[in-house]
Amino acid sequence: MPRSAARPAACPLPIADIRVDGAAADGPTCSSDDLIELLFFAYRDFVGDPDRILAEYGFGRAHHRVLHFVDRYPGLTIAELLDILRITKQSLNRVLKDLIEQGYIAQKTGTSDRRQRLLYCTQTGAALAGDLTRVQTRRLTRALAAPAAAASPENFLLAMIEPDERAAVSRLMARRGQQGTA
Amino acid sequence: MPRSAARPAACPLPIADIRVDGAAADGPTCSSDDLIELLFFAYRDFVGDPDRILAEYGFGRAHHRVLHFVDRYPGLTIAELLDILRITKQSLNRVLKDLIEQGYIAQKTGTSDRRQRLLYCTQTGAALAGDLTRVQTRRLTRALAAPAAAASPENFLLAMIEPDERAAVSRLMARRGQQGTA
DNA sequence: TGAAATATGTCAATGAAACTGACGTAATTG
DNA sequence: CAATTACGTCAGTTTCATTGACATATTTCA
Repeated sequence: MPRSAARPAACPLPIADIRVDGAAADGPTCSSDDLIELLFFAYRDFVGDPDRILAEYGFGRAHHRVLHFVDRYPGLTIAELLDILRITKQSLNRVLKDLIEQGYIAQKTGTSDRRQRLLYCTQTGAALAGDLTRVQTRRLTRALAAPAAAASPENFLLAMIEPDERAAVSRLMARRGQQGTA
Repeated sequence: MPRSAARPAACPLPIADIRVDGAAADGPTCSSDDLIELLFFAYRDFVGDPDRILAEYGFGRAHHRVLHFVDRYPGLTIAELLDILRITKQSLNRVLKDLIEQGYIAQKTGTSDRRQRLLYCTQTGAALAGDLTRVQTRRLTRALAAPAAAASPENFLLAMIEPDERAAVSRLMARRGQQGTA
């Protein structure tokens, strides 16, 4: 087994050669270098699902994030939202304005502090947020249902990747260290 | 215990009340709704580390992604890189040009197919890529070292969040469903 | 060999999503 | 009543992506 011999020695997790949903895990993929990439690929596909829905509404990821957190934490203030998203109020305002004008989010003046604008989803907004959560939940539950997903972070992240892409990702990652077998 | 009663019933993983590095896991946080947010926060902090370093060089995340994959898979072709990153060649070209002109990445004409440009990191490029990998690896190994991290995806993701922020995230997530306690 | 496909590069315009800096207004705090 | 806080907004800039069109070199295949 020449490839496993070429692997870096640092392997913090003693996991076995586990297959996820037909795609070979291809030996112990447990360096944190691997996790860096798996996180990239998993997140790429994770946000890809909602992106397709949002495009139909002329919205982007920025709208999604706002809608999600307002839906989940009704009564959120602007300041709290800014702290969560880590963007400037100018950036937030652009997308928030869209969502308010198009009837997905509503504002109420704060009761204890009338300077605050408490944010809530309208019915329409909650429905859209629900659709977006649904596709992400579907990917997550499918990933968690994979026999090995709970066993280790790497298997979980691998299971989060679009099934059709998993083989390509595994193939790529099997190439590390070798001189470019392009 | 009113809060746990307010939780959605779907809880695919039977995990216990586990504490990660001092931050309370605050009961079983195992709905996939929670995972959606944990993934957001974990990824936010995960890319935040390299961002600070990149800023010193006048580079952004796009540069990071290119540098990372070229460093890790020397001899990568343009087409392969495009497939990994899922961007257009025009987008890639902008950042790739920066990295080549400033001596972080070098091109070689392919040997078997002379149309291909095989990408390699220079010493400087590999050094920078190493610095960036280091900070991300540090976060990952620290997260994996947490006693509960391997036990479940949610604990792993929680452990990936900046320690100083974990309490705030837990506090926020404990608020779900309640009418805005802003 | 010669036409078609492939791999890459590039010009131009556009859009999305962030940024800085400055300023204004309303409400609360002390 | 002055200072602070919460929010909104105007103006300009940057990063990172897009689409569309076109050029060039190389390989493949009929």
